Amino acid sequence: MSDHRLPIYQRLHDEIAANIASQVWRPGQPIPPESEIASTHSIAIGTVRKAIDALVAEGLVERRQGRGTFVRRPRFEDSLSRFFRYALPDGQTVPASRLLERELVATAPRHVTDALCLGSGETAIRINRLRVANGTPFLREQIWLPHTKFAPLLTAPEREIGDLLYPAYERLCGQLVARAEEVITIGTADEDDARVLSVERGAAVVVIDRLALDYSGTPLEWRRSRGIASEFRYKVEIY
Amino acid sequence: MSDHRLPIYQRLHDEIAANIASQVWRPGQPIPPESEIASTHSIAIGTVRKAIDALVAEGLVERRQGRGTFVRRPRFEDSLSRFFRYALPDGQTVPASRLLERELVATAPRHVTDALCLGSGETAIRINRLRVANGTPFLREQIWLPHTKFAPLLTAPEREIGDLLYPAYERLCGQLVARAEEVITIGTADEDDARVLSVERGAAVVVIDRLALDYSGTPLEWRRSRGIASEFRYKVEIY
DNA sequence: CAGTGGTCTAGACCACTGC
DNA sequence: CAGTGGTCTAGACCACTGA
Repeated sequence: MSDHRLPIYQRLHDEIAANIASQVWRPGQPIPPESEIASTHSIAIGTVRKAIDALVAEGLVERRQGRGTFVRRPRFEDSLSRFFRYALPDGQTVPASRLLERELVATAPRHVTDALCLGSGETAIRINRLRVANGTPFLREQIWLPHTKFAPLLTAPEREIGDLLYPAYERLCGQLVARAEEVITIGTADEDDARVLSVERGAAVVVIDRLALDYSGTPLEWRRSRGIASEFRYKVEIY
Repeated sequence: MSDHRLPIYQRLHDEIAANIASQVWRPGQPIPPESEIASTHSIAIGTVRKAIDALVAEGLVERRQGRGTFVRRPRFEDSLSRFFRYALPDGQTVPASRLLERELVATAPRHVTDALCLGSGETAIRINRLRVANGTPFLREQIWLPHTKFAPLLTAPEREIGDLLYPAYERLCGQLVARAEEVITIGTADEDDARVLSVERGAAVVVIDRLALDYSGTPLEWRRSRGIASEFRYKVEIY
């Protein structure tokens, strides 16, 4: 397992992280108390705290004084729409989603199979989806999933999926998205963009490519979102 | 000073941060050893370490085993051009800068005086600047500074300023940029953009508004940068 | 070599939560 | 009330750095 030339707190950190990654300890549930971990591992409680400190900093667990330490439930479904002004008026308007298409695809495009590490011949699910705020579509999403892990999503009735996909992944397929990488670029509207988003053909659109991964770093989902550039707004803090 | 209902490590953290903010301890210099801080404050070394741990996490100081703990020199001058593909070909090409204009302005626009917290009647320096990579201009920058703090920048010969502004701020004006906030939006090229950046009028441009602050949170610089949208590329990690 | 930060221990007491 | 995490102590020994 973990190289035992590493410090104790590192090894403990990795051990706990592995338990979360493998869903032995599930989101929302408490991990064992610090005192218990210390005694079962025969280490000092200060060492346990250092391991947990790191997990807190990484956002894997959450401390609640007097109650315990709990596995965190990742909550970043709206990180995409957070880029857009539409979604932000005090967060009051919850952006809705409209599923347009769900298809089984025998041979996904090269960039998708690469991103998802699909073997040749492995089938994929493609979902086309529209994000809507205040009745106005502002984001087109194309989502690719490995069929093997997400088969239930093809057949589930639309209302069981709901507005947010990641909770649906967990509920219907047992797949947990832990983190994601996004690349933002700017392109121009094609015919479909123009029609669906109500902009002129050739107008600027923001293109956001996202790769979502589970706790162990295995890619779960690749999606490309296209949104109205004039509504795009992103804030960064630099240190 | 610091509320003494706060934990000791918090108060110590604030005290050290204040020493850095006021430049009592300057970038690149070591802070006192942990053992010394512990004895002069009559607290345990573990408590000192906890305070310093937080400062490390915030990026204010840097530990070097066997040597000491040092005030960090902020290094994010190139965070802007990092958004653009031009600047990235293996980081080999150092993007150059060309100063176009330096002017004293009696009444800066409202959004500038607001951002920089300038009193009415306070003068400001406006700098127009061009970022160039491989001989091609890719970013127009307009920079606003409070005259009181940055007067030397108006008269300094251009070669003393160099390609990077923040080191020049420190060298010539004693002002240290500690962090910045940026808002990225997308607009269209006006006549000047079109001419200088060699794009069509009306083409998409990325607009990056940045407010740079010193350690104590006082605004030092406001700048608006306009770049070619098709060259824009930004990567985010979400947890 | 002396001096620094890095790891670890084995306690203590406090503050908070839920029963 | 018992049980949890939060703060703090006073040591120990190790690993690394530079003179």
